[in-house]
Amino acid sequence: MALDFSSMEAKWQKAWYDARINESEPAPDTKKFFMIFAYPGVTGYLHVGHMRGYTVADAIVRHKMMTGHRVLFPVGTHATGNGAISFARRVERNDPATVDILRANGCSDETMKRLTDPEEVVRFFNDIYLNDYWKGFGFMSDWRRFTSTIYPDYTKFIEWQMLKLKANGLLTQKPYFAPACVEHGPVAIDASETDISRGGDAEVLEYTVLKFDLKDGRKLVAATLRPETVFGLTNFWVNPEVEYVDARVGEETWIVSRPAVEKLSLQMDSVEIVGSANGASLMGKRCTAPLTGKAIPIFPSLLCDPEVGTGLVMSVPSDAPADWIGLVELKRDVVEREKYGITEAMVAEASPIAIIDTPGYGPLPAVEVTERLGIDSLDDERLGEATKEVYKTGFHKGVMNRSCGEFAGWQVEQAKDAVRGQMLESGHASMFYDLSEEVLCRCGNRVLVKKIPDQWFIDYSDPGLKERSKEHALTMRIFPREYYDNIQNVIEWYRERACVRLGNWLGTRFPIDRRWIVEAIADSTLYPIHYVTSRFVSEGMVAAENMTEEFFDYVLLGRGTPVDVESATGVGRSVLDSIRAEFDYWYPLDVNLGGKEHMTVHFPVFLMNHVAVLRPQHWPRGIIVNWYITATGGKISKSKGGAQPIPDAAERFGVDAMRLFYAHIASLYVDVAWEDSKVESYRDRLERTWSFIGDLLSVEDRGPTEMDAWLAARMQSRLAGLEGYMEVYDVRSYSNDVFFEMAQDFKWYLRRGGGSAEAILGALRLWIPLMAPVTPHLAEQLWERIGMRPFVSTVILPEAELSEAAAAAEAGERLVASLVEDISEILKVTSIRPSRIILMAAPRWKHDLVARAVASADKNIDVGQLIKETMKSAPPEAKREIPTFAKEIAAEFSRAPVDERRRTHATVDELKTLGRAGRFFSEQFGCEVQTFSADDPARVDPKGRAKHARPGRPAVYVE
RNA sequence: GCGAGGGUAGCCAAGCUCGGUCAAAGGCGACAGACUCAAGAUCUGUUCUCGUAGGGGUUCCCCGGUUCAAAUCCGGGCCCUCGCACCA
Repeated sequence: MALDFSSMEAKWQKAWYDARINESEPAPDTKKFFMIFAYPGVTGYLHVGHMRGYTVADAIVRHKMMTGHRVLFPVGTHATGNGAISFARRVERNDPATVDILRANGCSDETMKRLTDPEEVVRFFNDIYLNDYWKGFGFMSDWRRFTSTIYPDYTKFIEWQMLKLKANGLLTQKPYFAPACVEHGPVAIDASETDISRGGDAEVLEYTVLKFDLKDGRKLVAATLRPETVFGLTNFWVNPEVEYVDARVGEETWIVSRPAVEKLSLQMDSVEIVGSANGASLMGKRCTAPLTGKAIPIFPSLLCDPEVGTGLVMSVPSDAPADWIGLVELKRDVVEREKYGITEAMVAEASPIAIIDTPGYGPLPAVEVTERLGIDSLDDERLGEATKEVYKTGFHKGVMNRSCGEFAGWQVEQAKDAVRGQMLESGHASMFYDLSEEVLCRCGNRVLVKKIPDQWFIDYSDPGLKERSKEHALTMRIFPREYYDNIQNVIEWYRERACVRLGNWLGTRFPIDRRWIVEAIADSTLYPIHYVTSRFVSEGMVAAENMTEEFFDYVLLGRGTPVDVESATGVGRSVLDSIRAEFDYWYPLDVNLGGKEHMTVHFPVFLMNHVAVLRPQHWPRGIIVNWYITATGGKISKSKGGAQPIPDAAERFGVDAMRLFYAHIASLYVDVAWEDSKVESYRDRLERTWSFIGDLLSVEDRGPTEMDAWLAARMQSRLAGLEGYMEVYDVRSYSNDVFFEMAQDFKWYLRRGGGSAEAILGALRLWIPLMAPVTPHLAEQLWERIGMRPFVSTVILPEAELSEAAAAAEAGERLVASLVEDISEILKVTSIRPSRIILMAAPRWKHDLVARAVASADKNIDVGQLIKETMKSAPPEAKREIPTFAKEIAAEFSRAPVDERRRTHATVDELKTLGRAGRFFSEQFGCEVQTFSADDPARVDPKGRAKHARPGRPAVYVE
C-alpha cells in the first residue's frame, strides 16, 4: 500500500487540533516542561533550513509529553523593526525580487496590494508561519498563546519590562554614534542586509580628526586611524582637483571636503559652510601640525578621496606605503610639481622620519616594503596589501622610538590612545566616526554615522548582574557543551547595549520617553513569560489596557495585594490569581532553542534580563543551540528568498520525511547541506518502515518461541537507551535507534525463527509510540493500523525494565550473532562450501574461571589465586592449560573497564544456546551443524579446535 | 585583531567529555546475489589492505610527546568555518 503523506498529515493534524491535545493546561501535581524556540523575525518567507530547530524542539516537546509531562510549547513572531516596513515598501514599488518571491509562494495579486501596509505584512506572514509552517508540520503547540511583538498586550508587557530595568538601575543614558539613514534613523549593518540594500560588510571606523593650523587662522583637518603617527609627519596631502569648503565648526573654521561636512554635521553641533576653498590654492603652503608644532608643506595628491574621512590626509611616509610612494611620484613628476611651485628641495625636506620600531623591519617599514615588492606607483594595486601588512605589524607589535617625545618606548597600541587623549584635551583633535564603505538604506538614501546625544542603554556591564548571570548559567543545562563553557566568556565581555531607537519603526514605545521605540533585541529577551499571559488576552479575560505595571508586578513578581491590584487594574481577583498560578506553574522556562547566531546576542541578554527582572526561581533552566541547514552551494539566504517554499517541500517530500531528515541527518551542532536526494531517501525509509510493519502484521502466527523473550528484552533495553538520549536532547541518536536499529531487531527476530503475532504486536505497541516524537503523522497512522485509539501522541511511554533474565537473553543472541560472523569469515577466507559445521562451547572450567575473575572484577586479579581455585574443580586433563588461560584472562581484564568485563562475560548457558540455535545455523549455512561442549568426550573434533573455545567465543570446525 | 568551533574511510556523519568494548555506528553511493520478462523498488551480503580458519598489516590532517595502550590526552604546525553587538 502506497502512503499518501499529504492526506495523512492533514488527517492527523485536524484530529489533534480538534481534540485539542496540543493545548497546555497546568496540572499542579504533574511534572511540567516549558520550551520555546526563538521566534522568527517577520521579514519574509522562511526556508526549509529554519524548520530544523523548530522540528527538533517539537520532537523534544512531544517526547516530554509522552513521558508524562504537561508541556507548554508556544510560538510567536518578532515583528519589531523595519523588516515589515521595508517589505511593504518593496511591494509598493514593485521590487522584482520581492514580487517574484511572493508569486512563487502563491500570493495572489489582490493579496499583494494589501501588502503595501506594514501591519498587513505582519498579519500576512503571521498567518503563513502559523498555518503553513508550524501547523503544517504538526507541532504540539498551544495556538491560543500565539503572540506577535506588535500586539497591544505584548507592548504592554515590554513597557513593564523597561520600567523594571529602570527601577533596577540598569538603564543608562550617554552619547552614541550609530549608523543611520537620514530618513529612517538608525539601521543595522549586517551581512544579511536586513535594513540596508548595500554595504553589509561595512564597519564603523573610529577616526581621530587632527587640526593643522594655516597662517590665515583656518584649519586643515585630516582624519586618521593612527593618531600616534603624528610624530612622523612630513607633509600634508590635498587633492588639487577637489573643491573643498570652509566650514564653521564651533569657534573654528575647518577646511574639509563637501561630503565630510554632511557627515560632521551629523556628529557635531553647529557645522555650517561659510565659504569655499580651492585645493590648488593651498599647494606649497605650510601648515602647523598638532602636538609637535612642526610646520609641514602641503603637497598635491589625487588619492585624497572627498568621500573618505575629511577628504584630506596627513602624510607619514615612514609607515604608510601610499604616503611614501606619493612622495616618490611627486619627486619624479616635475611638471606636476612645477605647476604648484613645489621644488625638489621641498620634497626632499619631507623625507621619512623613523618613529616606530617594528619587529621584522628596519626603521622605515613603508619604504622597505614597497621596495621589496617593487611598488613605485600609486596605481599599483598591491599598495593596499602592503599598507595592511605594515599597519598590522606596526600597530600590534611596534614600539614608539626616540623621536616620539614622552611616548618613546611605548607600545604603539597604548600610545595611540594616549596621544589621541592628549590632543583631544588640548583641542587639537576631535573624534569622528565613518563607515568603511558605502552603505545604502533600503530606501536608497546613504547611511551615515550619526551622533545620538542621549541614547538609552541597558547596562549589561553591571558587575552584579554579570556575576549572578554567570553563576546561574553554570546551573543551566546548555547544549552543546562548548557553549555551556563559552557563555561565561560571552557574558563577561558584554557591555552596555543600546536598547531604544528613534525613527519610524514597528515596536513598543519606550515608556520613559515616548519619542523612542524599544529596540528589537531588548524587546525579545523576557518574552517567554508573555506566552502565559497571552492566552488570557486571546480568551478575552484580560484586555491590553488593563495590563499595567501593577498587573505584571502582581502576576510575575508576586507584588501587591489582590485588592489593590484589582482596583488598580480593573482585572478581577480570580483572573489575576489564575494568571499568577499559571505563571508559577509554567515558569521557569526549561529550554530556549535557537540558531547559533543567537550565541553572542540573544541568549546572553535573554539570560541577563531574566536575572535582572525576575526572582531567582524563575530564571531559565536551559538553552539548546542549533546549527544551520545550508544550501548545497552555501547559505540559504532569508532576505534574498529561500530556495523552495516550505509548503512545496512538504508536499514533495512529506512532512515526516523532512522531520526525520532534520532529526537524523547530523548532530544538531553542525551545519548540514540540504539535499533533495537525502530527504527523498528518508521518505523511502518511512515507506519501507510502513511496509515492513505491514509484513510484521501479516506474519503467519507460529506461536511462542524462545525469541519472544529476546524481542521483549531488546525493546526494553532500547527504551532505556532512548531515554538516556532524550535526557540530553540527543534527538539524532534517538532517531537512529528508533528508525534504523530497531527495525534490525525485528528482522533478527524473524530471521531467528520468531513469529508470534502476540509478541510482535506487543513490541509494535512500544516501537510505534517511540516513532511519534519524530514522525508523528506516520506513527498515528501505524497506531491506527494496529487497532489502537485514539492517539499515539498522547500515549505515556513505560519506564524501561531491565532484568537479569532479559540481559541473559540478549547476551545469548549476541553470542549467536557473533558466531554467524565468525563462521562467515572462516568460510569467506577458506572458500569452503561447508558440508558440516561443528561448534564447541567452552568447557565448564573455563566458564568457572571467568566467572571467578568477573566476581573479583573490582579488585586487581590475583592470577595465582585464580589458578589455584580453578584447579580444585577442573578435570585432570585441563590442568596443564589452566595457568596459560588464567594469565590471558587476567591480562584481558586488566585492560577493560569493570562494567565492560561484566557485559562481555554475562552469564550465558552456551551449550544450551548453541543447541537451540543449531537449526538456525544449519539454515544459514546450508549444512549439518553439530554442537558439543569442548570437554564432552563424545565431541567430534578432527583438527583439535576445541582448545580454542573460550567463554563468549565457541570453537568452530568447518569441513 | 578578539573569541569560538572544526579537519574521521568514495561522500555525509557518529565517536573525542570518562584512553582499552574501534578497522571505527548509521546513512548515502558502489559492487555482488535474491526476486523480476526487464527496469525500478525491495531484501541479503560485501565495501582500507593481505590472508585456504575466526587472523595479520596499515589507518582517524601533519609532526612530536605521555601511556602497557591514543581517533580519543598534551605540545607544536598546516588548513577550514563561524560570531564580534542595536539583524533576530
